[in-house]
Amino acid sequence: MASRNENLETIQREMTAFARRARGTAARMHPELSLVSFTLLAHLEERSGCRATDLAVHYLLDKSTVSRQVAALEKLGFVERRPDPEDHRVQMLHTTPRGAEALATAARNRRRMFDERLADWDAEDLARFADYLTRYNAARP
Amino acid sequence: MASRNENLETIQREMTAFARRARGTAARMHPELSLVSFTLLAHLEERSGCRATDLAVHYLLDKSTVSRQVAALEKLGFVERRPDPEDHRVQMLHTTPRGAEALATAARNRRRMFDERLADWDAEDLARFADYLTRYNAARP
DNA sequence: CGAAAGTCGTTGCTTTATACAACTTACACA
DNA sequence: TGTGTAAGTTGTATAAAGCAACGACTTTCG
Repeated sequence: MASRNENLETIQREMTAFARRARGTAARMHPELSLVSFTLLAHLEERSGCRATDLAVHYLLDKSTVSRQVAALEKLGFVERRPDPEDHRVQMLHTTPRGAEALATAARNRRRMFDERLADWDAEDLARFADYLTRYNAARP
Repeated sequence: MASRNENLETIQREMTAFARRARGTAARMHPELSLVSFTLLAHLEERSGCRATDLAVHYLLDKSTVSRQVAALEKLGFVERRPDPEDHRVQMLHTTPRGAEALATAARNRRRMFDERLADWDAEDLARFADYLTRYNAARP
């Protein structure tokens, strides 16, 4: 069995390799939605809409970045803006039916890729891997 | 215990979250070396030098991208080019002492971050996580 | 041998993602 | 009611990345 040191090295190396490939993988899975725009759109879907500022805070992005991403998603017809009657500075962002469809397609492709990649994993390994990843990400920033 | 489906969803979600944050994390750990330039420099160190084309093939990058990354690393004094006497089209790339030092510092910061983040993991969980990641990444493309 | 074809690396151009700063509009509170 | 804060947009800058075209060199084959 490998030493703690070796395991730490392995984890580091494999996480780095994964991170390096991630954007490319996303682009292959769903050329229409980058990793970030997929994430933002998915967030809107989950929350049934939210403000641009919320997206920026949640994903540690500058509000200008979000503004342009949202503008692009709107141009594609994937997002619509609804003025907030309470506060006229705010726009609630919502997925459109087309956006929801694009998101569903992307999620399907993503899911298929993960399914295939993990097809021969047994239930216990899968459960543990899921827990480890969650635990890893949940650690203080 | 979660269903296979739930575990697949979790893995997908957590991997995505990790990928999204990776570049930023790298930038915080070693502002001098991006995720990619760190990787390229580390590759040169491991292999005791190689050609630009090898880097491009190995990391699925365009040769122009590698060319510019290497130029930047050279400008920083982290890499040197040695003409190949066998083939005058080729330059063997090597880390310089300064490059090796910058790499060592970056690797130390990286390692410290992983150490801290995984400090309270016991040996068995660490070993399993390392295996799972390796297995995940090793899957066909 | 000598010409055609392939390889290595650079450079020009383009696209995309991102940040920071300045600005506009709107709100809030004291 | 005026000053300060919040939401979003836009201008500018930087960096990463790809594709295409090129120059220098090597290999292959007629």
